[in-house]
Amino acid sequence: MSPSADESQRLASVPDRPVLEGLEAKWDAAWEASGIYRFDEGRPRGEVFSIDTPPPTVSGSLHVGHVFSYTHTDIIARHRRMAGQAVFYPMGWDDNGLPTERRVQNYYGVRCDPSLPYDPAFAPPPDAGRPSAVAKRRTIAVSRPNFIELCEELTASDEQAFEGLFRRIGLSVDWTRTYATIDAHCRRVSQLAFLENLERGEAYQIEAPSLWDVTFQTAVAQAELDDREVPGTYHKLRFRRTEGSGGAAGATVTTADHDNTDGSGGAAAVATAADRGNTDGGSDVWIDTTRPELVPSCVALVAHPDDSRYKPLFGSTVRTPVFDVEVPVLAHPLADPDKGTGIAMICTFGDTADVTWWRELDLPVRTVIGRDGRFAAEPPAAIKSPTGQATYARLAGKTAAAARTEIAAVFAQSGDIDGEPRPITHPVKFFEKGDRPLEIVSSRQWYIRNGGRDDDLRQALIDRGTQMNWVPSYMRARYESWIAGLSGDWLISRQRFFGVPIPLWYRLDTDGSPIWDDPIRPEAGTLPVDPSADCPPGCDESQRGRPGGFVGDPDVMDTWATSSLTPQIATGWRTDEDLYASTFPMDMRPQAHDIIRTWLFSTVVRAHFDAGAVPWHNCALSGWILDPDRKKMSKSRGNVQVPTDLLDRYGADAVRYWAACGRPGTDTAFDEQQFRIGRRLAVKLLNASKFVLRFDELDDEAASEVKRRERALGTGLDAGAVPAGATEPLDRSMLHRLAGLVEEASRALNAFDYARALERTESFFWAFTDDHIELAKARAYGEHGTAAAVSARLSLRIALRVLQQLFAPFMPFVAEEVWSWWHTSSVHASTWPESSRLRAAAGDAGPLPGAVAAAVLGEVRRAKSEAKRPLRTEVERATVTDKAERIAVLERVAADVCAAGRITDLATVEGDEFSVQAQLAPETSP
RNA sequence: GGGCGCGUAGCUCAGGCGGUUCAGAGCGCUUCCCUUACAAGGAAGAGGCCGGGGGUUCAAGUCCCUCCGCGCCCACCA
Repeated sequence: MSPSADESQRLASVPDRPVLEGLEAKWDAAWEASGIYRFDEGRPRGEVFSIDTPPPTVSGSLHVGHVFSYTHTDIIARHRRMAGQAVFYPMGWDDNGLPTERRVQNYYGVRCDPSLPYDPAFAPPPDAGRPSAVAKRRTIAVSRPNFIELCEELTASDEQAFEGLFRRIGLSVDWTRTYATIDAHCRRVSQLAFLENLERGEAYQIEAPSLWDVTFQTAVAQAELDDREVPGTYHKLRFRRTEGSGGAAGATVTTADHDNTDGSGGAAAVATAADRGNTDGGSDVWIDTTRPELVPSCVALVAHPDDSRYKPLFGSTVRTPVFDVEVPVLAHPLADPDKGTGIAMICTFGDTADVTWWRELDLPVRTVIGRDGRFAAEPPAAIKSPTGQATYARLAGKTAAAARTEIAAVFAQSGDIDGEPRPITHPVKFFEKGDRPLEIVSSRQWYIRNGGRDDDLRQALIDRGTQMNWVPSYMRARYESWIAGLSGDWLISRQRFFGVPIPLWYRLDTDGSPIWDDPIRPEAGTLPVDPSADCPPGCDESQRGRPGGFVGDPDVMDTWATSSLTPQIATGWRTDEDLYASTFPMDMRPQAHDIIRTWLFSTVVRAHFDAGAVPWHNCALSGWILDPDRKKMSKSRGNVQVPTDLLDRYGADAVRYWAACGRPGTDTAFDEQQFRIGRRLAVKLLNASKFVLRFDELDDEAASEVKRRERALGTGLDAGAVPAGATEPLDRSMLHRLAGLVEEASRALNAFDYARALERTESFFWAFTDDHIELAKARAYGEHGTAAAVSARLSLRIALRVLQQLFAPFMPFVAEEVWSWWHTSSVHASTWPESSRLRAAAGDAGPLPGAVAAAVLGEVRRAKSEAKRPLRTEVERATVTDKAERIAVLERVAADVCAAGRITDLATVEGDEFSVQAQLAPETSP
């Protein structure tokens, strides 16, 4: 505890007026210089605590939500470090993918045109970064390599700013260990993991209908879907029954491009009695649809197998309105009798239900909407009638929305629509980053298996969830419900530019068509590769795109396909086996609860495949920041708080305090009042520390005795030595309660409940300053003799030391500052306090002496307060009534109570009800 | 439609396994005080049928059921 004589030369003296200003820069620099947050690679796995830090998306700026959740992780990291573990705490930047592309497009006013050649002389436009100027001119088309250069340039400067902010809030990250999801290391890990998935059959490509964003013109994954309630319109459309069809059981269904009969069709009963209402006297079938423009892609109608209204029609055919295509009426349990008219048209493809029906009923494809979201120029081959073809021509080239308006008019004119379209509100699938509804188009894509099509794998992944500790525990339900609802494998290929390329090439046949089934893989050791620029083994650039040559896979992987590997990326998987062995599976994954279905789940999938293990033992979910109106704070809402502004006004420790008050997993309202409270706490720690440590400077017998004892103690808190110093009941009682605090705070932190640890520490601290210090103050000044003063000062110093340590994970700057006044090494490298030593120091003292003394002092203060007299008012006589046991205790701390309360004469009376009668000294006229 | 979470002082929230820190904290509000660490402080005070209703128990914010309100997750949404 006490420095040796020569060390004391270097100790900062206790300032007369300590302030918080300047502490952040001072200590950030000191920590950087000393490298105290560097990971100690030599430590065995059991002594390591490794953290899978979330790489923030580098697409703009950090907001208070980041400060909030990253602080939570840092608190845990700092506690583990003090508890003796080697903390592995890297930082990553998620800079690949669509968010960066969008930011680059807007920032520079450019768009990527992959057909352009690289322009080595290209310079960013001069108006870059000025949105108003950029918006006024046309976007500049740039080549893919130039575009990627712009992405790299912008993310590099963003990342610097991010690191600056994270340092400012005191994250004890090992800044020598950073990665960016687009850097060579991440691309290599990402491609290698993909190739290993491919090798083991966990990755595959297939041509299939998939969710497609028409704005960004890329496939998207189920995990990136948002349901949004949007207005729509029900159109009730007429499908005419085919003559001679369905009138007899077992009618054969034939269409031009479809030769399957569905399983239930043959069982269709005679369609007469039952087909009332909706089938309009046996000749028409009416369906409700919100997407009438998809009628040209209609391939069937479908109703529930048990629906008596439509049973007679199963196996028959109907003709689509205007387009006049014959389609079968089929049965499928997915059809809901209560929706619309109870019978639906199946289009290729209007929604995911269409895909299910299409697949399970083995229906043909009649595509109308292309990758650009517009109707294709040519109608499906099934549309043969001149009217149908002419009508389609009116839709060609239109967006879905425009085509809908157009076709509604056509149906109205032809009399195939019943009544007015009825407006409804219904949920529609959107890409979470998009603002136009998703379409479903068929395309060739890469997938990684995730249990969506495999019940054994699904169960295995759910089981992985039970092998991890969830904080808070109920969050696991979200993980499980997500997996249970998976409807397909994980689509990882994206038709975008700034991402990790799919590391494959395809041979071209003699016609120049790719041979998809047998991709060419890169040689080990050449990763990362860019198939659009690099050549496959044994080939040269002249063969690219030529018949008999090769072509590179044009796609990149989705950003989650790389960020699902953050544990592997950070821990040296396949690159540093020693590091990997000492840090993987990791100990902790902190993250927000809204990305359980994406980041958390996909990480579990990858670790399950490449390690056969969970990626980490603990997942700590943090909540969101809500604005005062309880809305989620997000950039799109325009209600974000800029962290630098808050840091300027309140300081990092105060901001961290606010963050630490948010319970794990709980959304927290942004409350500026909390920053003030945090700041006040930090100031109080400065002042209390100053008060306690200043006794050291007194030139009296007690001071030298305290010094002598501490020198003898060495590290300061050895059991057996301290009790000899802390002799007074009040002091020992305080140490007793302090021991309880240490136990509680340690327990809470070990369970990731930083908020409880802080609350208890803070609560103890205020009681310590309000009551204990006040009670012990006079004695500490030596008013009751040297021995009593030594006890007071020594126990104050013991408590202060522990409190500074308990606060260190939460308020690292002010804790380091006050620690530095009497230590030469960092509080963050000190050893987390142990309650056993404090208990030994407390001896047989229980909580009672402190509690009784504080209760009496409180009553005396109240008497003065109610009499509207200053607290320094003398009490001529105080009479305390209390139970015998407490009276006995009070008598042992009477001197302290009298001094703190300025009580001249303290009398005691035994009684059941606690009360204090205080007779104040008469007011003296000024 | 299924699931999860939450409803405790005006506000923001604590209240691990039911019983003397269970009715709490901070803010806000009221009053007082420049007290030898702290006036960008400090001391004290008022304020709540712990969402409603049942039940289990000697005893229920604390367990069970139910209802009401709010939030979130999931869902094939014609």
